[in-house]
Amino acid sequence: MTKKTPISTSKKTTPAGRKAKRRQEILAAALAIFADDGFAAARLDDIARHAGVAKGTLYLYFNSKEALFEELLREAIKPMQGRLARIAADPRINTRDALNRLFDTFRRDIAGSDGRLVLWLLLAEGRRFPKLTAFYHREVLLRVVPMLKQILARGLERGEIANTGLINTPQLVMAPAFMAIIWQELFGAYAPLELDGLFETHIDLLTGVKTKDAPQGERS
Amino acid sequence: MTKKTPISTSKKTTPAGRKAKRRQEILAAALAIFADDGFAAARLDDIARHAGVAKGTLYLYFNSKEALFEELLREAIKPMQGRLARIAADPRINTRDALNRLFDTFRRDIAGSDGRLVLWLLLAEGRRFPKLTAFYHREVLLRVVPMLKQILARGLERGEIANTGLINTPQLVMAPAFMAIIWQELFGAYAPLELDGLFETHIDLLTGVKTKDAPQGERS
Amino acid sequence: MTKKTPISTSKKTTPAGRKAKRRQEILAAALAIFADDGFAAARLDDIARHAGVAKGTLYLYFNSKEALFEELLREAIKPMQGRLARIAADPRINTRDALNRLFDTFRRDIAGSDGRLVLWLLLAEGRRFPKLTAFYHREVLLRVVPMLKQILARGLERGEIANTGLINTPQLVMAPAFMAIIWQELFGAYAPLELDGLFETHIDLLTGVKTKDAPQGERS
Amino acid sequence: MTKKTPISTSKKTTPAGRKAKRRQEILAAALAIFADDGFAAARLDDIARHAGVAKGTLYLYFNSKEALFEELLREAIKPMQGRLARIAADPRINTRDALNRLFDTFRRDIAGSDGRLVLWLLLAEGRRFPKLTAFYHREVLLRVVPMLKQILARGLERGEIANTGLINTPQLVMAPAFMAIIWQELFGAYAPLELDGLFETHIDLLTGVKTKDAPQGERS
DNA sequence: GATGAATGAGGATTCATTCAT
DNA sequence: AATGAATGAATCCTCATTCAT
Repeated sequence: MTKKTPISTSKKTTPAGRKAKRRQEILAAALAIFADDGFAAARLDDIARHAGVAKGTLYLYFNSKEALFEELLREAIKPMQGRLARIAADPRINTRDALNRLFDTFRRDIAGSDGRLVLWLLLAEGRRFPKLTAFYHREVLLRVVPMLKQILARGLERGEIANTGLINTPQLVMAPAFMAIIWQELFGAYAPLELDGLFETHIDLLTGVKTKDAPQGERS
Repeated sequence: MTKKTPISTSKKTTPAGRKAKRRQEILAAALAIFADDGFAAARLDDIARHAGVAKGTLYLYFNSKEALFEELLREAIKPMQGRLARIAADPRINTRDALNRLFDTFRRDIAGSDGRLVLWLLLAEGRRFPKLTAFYHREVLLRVVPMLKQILARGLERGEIANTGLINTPQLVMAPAFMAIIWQELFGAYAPLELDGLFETHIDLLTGVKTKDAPQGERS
Repeated sequence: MTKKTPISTSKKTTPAGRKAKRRQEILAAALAIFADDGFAAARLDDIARHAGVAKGTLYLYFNSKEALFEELLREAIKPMQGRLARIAADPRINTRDALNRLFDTFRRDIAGSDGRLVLWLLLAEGRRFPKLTAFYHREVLLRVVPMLKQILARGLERGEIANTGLINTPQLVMAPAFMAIIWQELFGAYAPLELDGLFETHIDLLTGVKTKDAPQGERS
Repeated sequence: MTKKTPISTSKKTTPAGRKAKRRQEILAAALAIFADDGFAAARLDDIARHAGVAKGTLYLYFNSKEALFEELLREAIKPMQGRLARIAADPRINTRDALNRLFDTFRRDIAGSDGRLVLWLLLAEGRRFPKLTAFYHREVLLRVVPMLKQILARGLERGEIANTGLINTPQLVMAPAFMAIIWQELFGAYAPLELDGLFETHIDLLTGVKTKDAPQGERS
């Protein structure tokens, strides 16, 4: 579409389309394997088999294991870029709703999808890929943190935020999300977190809502 | 200091003492290397050199790379066991002080020491060592979570806690600590967190303290 | 020969043929090295070099050193299977000729070829590979022993065998063959056995032939 | 007893006696372990533990693993030297009795004792220890072969031996003994040999005894 | 003499990367 | 473009040998 490949659209998708599709298949396979085994322990053999291609084929699309890993994490944030932007966009929305939408997005697009694996990989392996963390800092944090500050600032103006200190530590807003990812990956098997209640209470705390129903069931 | 060891009984430590000491040296070296490179990429050669012993010596103390890793993480929690217990112990202490002591301990004994690396290793590699996460769940979470609940319950009774929902999600109390570890490891180089303010604001939120000084400096 | 492959389809052997050929090259190299050094002392490095492949290539064909060894010994009996069967087949043949053919086969296909090394390896290393000795017991002994008994039984009927007790200890028929292998391998350098005379005398004893030429040359 | 160790028989054996005893314990342990695992796979650790000494102690008695192995096999023939000599000694004894005594000795002192392991080790490992096989050739074969020839020669004179060719291949006399060792070690678990009948029939063949009881039970 | 902790060379195995087809 | 056989460097682990106590 973007580039006219005039003659024969033929039996098959255009060659360019084929290539793009195969690249996605490889990336998807890589995500699954890397997330399972970690970068160092993952085998290109497994990724190739999982993607349904030969091992040598991987090198037609990526220069090295490391390049595959980095491009994987680099491309994975693309689908999320837009969504986050939209949350902060509407100034009419009240703080509680903005936070609700933020965490709903997190639950749907990250905790409940492949995004979980992407984030997990970044957490677990990022330290060994400084270029990657620099990239995420630049592309994600430098956009999300100001966005959070904007929400918080607006909330403070309207009296919808409990504490002025939050404006200096917007990371506190995201902390439960990070913890949720980690907790579920490490301890989910023994003591799964109940995310709905977690984020609801978190928003209550942030917005200064004082009371709730009495405590009922308990989990360890 | 605690016990006078008058004059020094012999020129050298006892053989048993030697062995125990060497074991600690190996564990310390292993922690440094594993934290730097991750389990899979760490080389026993490096650990041995870092510990000042020959490669074969490692196997006199640990059965395998995996065993070394697991025992490292198992033993690392020992020094923390006692400290946490003492925090919850005193019922006269008010909630704010209890939380302060909790996070002070975290800052001093974890974030500001080797405990940071231990926790980081558990986060980053735990998924591949289910026995280890089971161990931590049993030995740490099953003790810490009830302790948090006790602090929260006492706080609710006295009206020192902002929200009754917290009692069901005590993980929220710890979330900023987890996030702090991750953030510093991954993004500390670009945007270090200021932990004092972070935890102070967090405690304010938990205890429902409404206002603070106006925001001053800002960080990304 | 058996199937006309008209003109030659391609410049090179088929890939499948290549693989099969290489497998044989590796097995041949393995036989040479294992026989020289024994299983434990043989180095895969040497086998690879001897076969003209890289070390890693061995693992494309065999799962481990042990698997290579076992498959080597398993496949080595295949060419011998048929030959032995034919010896006992013809009932018109007299006992002396049957035994002559038996030991001729032994001299040609075992003592005077790679079969010697195979048998030697089985003798020297078999104890550490119970699955292998079980295999040889099943595939070789359970076929050869009955065959010997058949020859002996027929010989007894015709009065061509010296002693009825032989039918219960057919191993006696093969004993000189075992001894020959061992003697040549261990002491052949100092005192080589003369196999022709050995087996001739042995057959004389089995068939009850009483006299022979007077003794001539002697060996230790 | 053999050598007066005059002064202090004391509480302990003399230091020299202690050393000799310990040396024997080490050799016994070495025989057990080497026979089980083969030379290359045997571990000095195991031998030391089995002998009840520390690993370093082995080196106070033997210069190396190889030296231990060679001295083990060198010393093991000592107790057998005399026995064999006595068999051939008495010229009045008839051939059948001489052979009976020979094989009785074999059954008692080799097949049914540690001698079996010694012989087995020589067979299985001898090829890699040329000095050892040269030693056995010199010390054993060069004595036993002439002894056998003497028995055979005397037997032929008296008409007690079936075939004149035997005088040139005295190895035939020993062949069933070699085979018995090998068979029992490799296949004894599946199809044990019955040695009594084996040697009786063998002697019948050698001495030309024609008939025996009809065949009874059979074994594979 | 005896010990057993320490050494480090050696070898089996794995796997990212290359390349002929 | 795609394949997958081949490569060989890298690394865990073993164990004969040494040596300080």
